[in-house]
Amino acid sequence: MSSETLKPTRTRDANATRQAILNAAQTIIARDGFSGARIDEIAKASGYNKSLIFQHFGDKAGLYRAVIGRLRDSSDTAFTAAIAEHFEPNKALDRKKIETILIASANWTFTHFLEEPEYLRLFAWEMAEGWKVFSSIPSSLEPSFQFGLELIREAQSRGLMRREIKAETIVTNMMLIPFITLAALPRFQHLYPQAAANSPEMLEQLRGQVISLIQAMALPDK
Amino acid sequence: MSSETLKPTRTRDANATRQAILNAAQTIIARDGFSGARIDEIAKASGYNKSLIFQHFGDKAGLYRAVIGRLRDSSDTAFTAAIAEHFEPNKALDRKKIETILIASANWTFTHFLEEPEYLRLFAWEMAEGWKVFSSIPSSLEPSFQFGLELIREAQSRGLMRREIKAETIVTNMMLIPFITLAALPRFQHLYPQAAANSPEMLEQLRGQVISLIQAMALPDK
DNA sequence: ATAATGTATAACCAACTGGTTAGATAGTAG
DNA sequence: CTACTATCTAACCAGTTGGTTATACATTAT
Repeated sequence: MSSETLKPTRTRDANATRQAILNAAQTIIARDGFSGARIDEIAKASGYNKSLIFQHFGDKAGLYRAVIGRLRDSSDTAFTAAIAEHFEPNKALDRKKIETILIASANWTFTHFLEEPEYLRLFAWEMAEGWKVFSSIPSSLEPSFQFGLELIREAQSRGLMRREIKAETIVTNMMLIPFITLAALPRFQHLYPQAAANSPEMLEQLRGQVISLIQAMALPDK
Repeated sequence: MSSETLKPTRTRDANATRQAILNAAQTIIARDGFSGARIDEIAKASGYNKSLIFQHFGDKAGLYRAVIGRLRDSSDTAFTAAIAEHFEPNKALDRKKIETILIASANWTFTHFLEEPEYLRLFAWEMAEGWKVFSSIPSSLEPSFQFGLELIREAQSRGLMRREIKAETIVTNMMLIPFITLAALPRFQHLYPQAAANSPEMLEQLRGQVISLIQAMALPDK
């Protein structure tokens, strides 16, 4: 009998390997940040040899860029699809419709940060350490931001949205308010003694607050 | 003549040394974060030996806690003093007064983040990597938050502030909106093609947006 | 003066870091 | 079946890391 302790001899697939490495890297970088993440740990978690990481992505920064790029693309696509549902093409813009889109967008973004905490954490890391690296990540003018800008400008010109707040401020805060609400929660949790940390009740309460915030920011009172 | 190449033989003062180390640590940790900061570099920048850092602060995390604690205390004190100016003790709360305090607070916070970028960056780092270490930093119920909460609740009960947004949400966002506006600027600058990065015009425009945002959030339309 | 104490330093270390090298193994075209 | 190429791995390396140790110098109390 051949009792040799076997190398399971995996099928080789460069692309599958890339994705496995990116998955592991995403998890670990989300937890530890770029400079805190250890390449050895990523290699081990991916199931592949460390050297492969360098063959595929050049260096640590290249790996980081690949992780961020992939995540940003998939989020942008998912967001666009989710919002598209709320559009009947030939219907005119009115207050009700603006309100619907605003709430759908705030809701989707909040849920996304909640259900993909790696995205939340990566965003937080990028804000802290990102300037080192990510200026070079292709990202400018993501389509959903561009689309949002135009929609807001049209609504403003019809008096359906606040004019004293610029369209750029509104689009960015559609994303930033859900983000900061969740990301800063640990820092401010002592202000909410009634609800337990990360309890579903707490999170649903926060979702409601985020929606109210975004409505107050964008819509003039009726 | 004694041509011995001299140790300048500094006067010894434990407290002054502590502050020198904290100053150096603050600068370097603000730039590189906790895990990115190098103790050797902090020692060199402070002008003292590395070993002293461990004698004073125990370990790297202890140094970090001391930096954050000191900065948080001084900011809280400065904020309280700045806002106190706007209070005439026996005057009743009305819309005008609420508006004045709201604007003064937003303005002070924005300026503070702008003029003390180390505070801004440290706050960003704390959001990303903080959960590792600082749950233990004494901070709960900072007096200015407590004061703000009470003021907002009173204003709400008199119908001077939005009731659909909780007092906790308003206080925290009084700080978070200025923060996130400046911290996320690099990420979203491509949306503002008209103004140069970090130009005074850009920053003053953002200050105005922050104030409008905070007013829209807290005050019902007239 | 001098002993005791508080403040400061140089030299050291084991563990770990991102990155490299040389070669082994699998898939595939001829 | 064979040669070639793409995928993958083990072993290695030089530089750096937070933290320690032993010792020297300054200050203060007696």
